[in-house]
Amino acid sequence: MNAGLKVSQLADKHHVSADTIRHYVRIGLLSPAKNDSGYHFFTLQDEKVLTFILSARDLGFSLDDIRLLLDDAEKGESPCPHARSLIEARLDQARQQLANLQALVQRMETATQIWQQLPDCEPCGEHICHLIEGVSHEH
Amino acid sequence: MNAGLKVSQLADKHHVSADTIRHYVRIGLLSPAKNDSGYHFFTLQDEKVLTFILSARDLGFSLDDIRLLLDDAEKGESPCPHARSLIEARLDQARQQLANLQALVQRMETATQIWQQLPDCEPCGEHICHLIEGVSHEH
DNA sequence: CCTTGACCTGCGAGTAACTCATAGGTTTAT
DNA sequence: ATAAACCTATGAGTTACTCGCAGGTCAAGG
Repeated sequence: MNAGLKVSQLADKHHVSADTIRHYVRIGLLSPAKNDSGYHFFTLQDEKVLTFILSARDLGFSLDDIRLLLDDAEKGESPCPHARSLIEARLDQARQQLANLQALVQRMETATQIWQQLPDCEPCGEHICHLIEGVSHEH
Repeated sequence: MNAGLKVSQLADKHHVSADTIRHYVRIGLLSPAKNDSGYHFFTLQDEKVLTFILSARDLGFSLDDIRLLLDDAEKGESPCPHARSLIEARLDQARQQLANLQALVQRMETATQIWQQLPDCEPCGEHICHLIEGVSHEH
């Protein structure tokens, strides 16, 4: 009753681009069968895998992480231990990125505020852009 | 009195890697002269450019942004107008990334909390990893 | 004088997760 | 029959480096 979805149908259904689906096929995260004319068709099982991929992606796992988890499951092992350790590492990483990004936004906001009081500079030998060099925290 | 620094000397002085310096040379942000045997030497002017690059990088400008600003300055135009408009776009971008990242960290923290109460799953046909699918906000 | 080690050069390729473009085959509607 | 709208595989571009390579240079020690 369900011969499977084509790429665009699957993509639409899961709110991702067809290119994203093709990317997952290309790197082997999805391995749909093909019909006689070479078109992929995605079964319910393929769809479950895709749902898993998207869920994991939403939790910050990389595609390589996801591949590892899928390999576990395919070998009949529980992916949970890997999932637990991987998310810990990814969370640390994300927190670090977050701190960096917060600091960056802070620097940018401070700079734009200060720049409102400053005129444009004309080029001289002293500096390239006094706005930028002026707020620098380099040392 | 100052014939110029070599790559590693410049790199050390500015706390970046020699590869970073070489990268900037390769893409044309820095254009140091060379001595007879083909070694680069970086003048005070080159160092000013590097300082500018690093300051701008610290404010979230991309290397392409920086190239644009340097081109302005080289043409004798003030880079300030571009700097002002570019930082606005980059700030918007950074704020968006920040919001995304905050949401991600939130999802990850929630997931790890919930996972503490959950046992590892054994593989079955139903799901690939109930930990991951279980906390999914997909729909 | 020669060698060893520490530098330097340019270049190609790898990173993450797509995205876009290409060339060509298929299907569907007119 | 043909044109629009899909599909295929593949290569390349994105960012800012980082690493590895093959080969040239230079200062110090034996």
